Amino acid sequence: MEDFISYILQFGNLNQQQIDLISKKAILLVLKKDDFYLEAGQISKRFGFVTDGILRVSYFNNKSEEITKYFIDENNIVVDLESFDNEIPSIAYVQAMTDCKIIVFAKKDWQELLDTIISWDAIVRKIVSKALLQKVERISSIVAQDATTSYLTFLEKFPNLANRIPLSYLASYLGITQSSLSRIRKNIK
Amino acid sequence: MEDFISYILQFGNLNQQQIDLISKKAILLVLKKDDFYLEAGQISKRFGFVTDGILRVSYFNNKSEEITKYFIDENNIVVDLESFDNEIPSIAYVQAMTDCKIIVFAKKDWQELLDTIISWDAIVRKIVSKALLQKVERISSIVAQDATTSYLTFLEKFPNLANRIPLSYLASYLGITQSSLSRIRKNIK
DNA sequence: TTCGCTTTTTGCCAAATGGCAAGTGGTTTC
DNA sequence: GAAACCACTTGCCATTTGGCAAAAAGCGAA
Repeated sequence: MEDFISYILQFGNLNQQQIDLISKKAILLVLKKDDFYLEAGQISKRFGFVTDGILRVSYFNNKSEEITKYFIDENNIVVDLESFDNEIPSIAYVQAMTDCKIIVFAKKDWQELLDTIISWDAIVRKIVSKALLQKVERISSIVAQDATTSYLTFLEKFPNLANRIPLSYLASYLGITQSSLSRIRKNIK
Repeated sequence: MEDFISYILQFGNLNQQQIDLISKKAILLVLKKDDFYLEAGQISKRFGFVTDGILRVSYFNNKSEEITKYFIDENNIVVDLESFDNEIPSIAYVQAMTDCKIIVFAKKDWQELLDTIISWDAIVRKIVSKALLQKVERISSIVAQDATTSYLTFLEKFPNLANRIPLSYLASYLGITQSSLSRIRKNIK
């Protein structure tokens, strides 16, 4: 929880009373590896902040192939904003790749924070835009680089993860097939 | 300007006085095809909203190749948030692909709107997250699809643009070489 | 340990893409 | 109009990736 508070204080000032209110609304959610945080069809009703672990966001394309859209790591938010803001069903699955600890706020509590804490909107705006900018950067770099380089970049960002998750998750994230990724791995060794 | 006002009213309510203030701060910027809205090294000091035209965001990678990161079309924001928020030099170039009309707010005016209009933070948060989510979606689909499909998708989103901009801009956006894109074009005919 | 299941690797070949350079076509400039 | 320039296309060939299926490896249950 301290990590979370110090994280948000980077984006704006809060007095102790406000921090207490935030802490009071925060719920610690523990997920085990492979648990789902959100499934397609559900409405994303929680705003989450990952303090430990890595999650994966995926969807099924029109060929019924599962595509990994991105990974979410520590000190990042986990929420389907489209679903959360507009209260429409999510298209995405969000699944824990490792055991995770997530600080979550129920939507009504989140709304209360927005209504009560004058600077909360500004803080959230910065947190959200930082998180989304990071996603744009990471996905853009996959488009711009060859698959081998993207794989190496992934290894840097998520050391130890590559060998603990199904190859297919990673391959679709990189935009290649599982067998191609297997060959890339072989060539790197 | 009416387009811009009705756009922002989708994201929150504003009274007439607030709308007048926003209108007063707004400046209409006209760019000709190929003009730069922002160049690398500059600090992004304006928050822009495209009412007409299409722009392109690019950067140079470590091989000094120019990479098109994404295109910005009408009813979307144009601002390097990283640079604007943190007042650091931008890495990106933003260039008009067609003649453009952009409603811009100087940073100090923008800050005044944030300080004066209570709901402005919330509105901006929604506009920004919508814009960034769209970028994530578009770039993700390039990773997930083959180049031909991505090119066809681009043609749908930006009809008439593909033949009016240098092929190299589009090729790097799609993550392929110029000659590959040329061949893809040939095969489609 | 063995069986059964899942995941990963590999072989084979086809298709897509890259790298390079030459050719083509159009436009500008003088 | 000729020359120079620029963007795009094409040819040639190497490399990468895909599609498919079989083999190998990993793993848990009995």
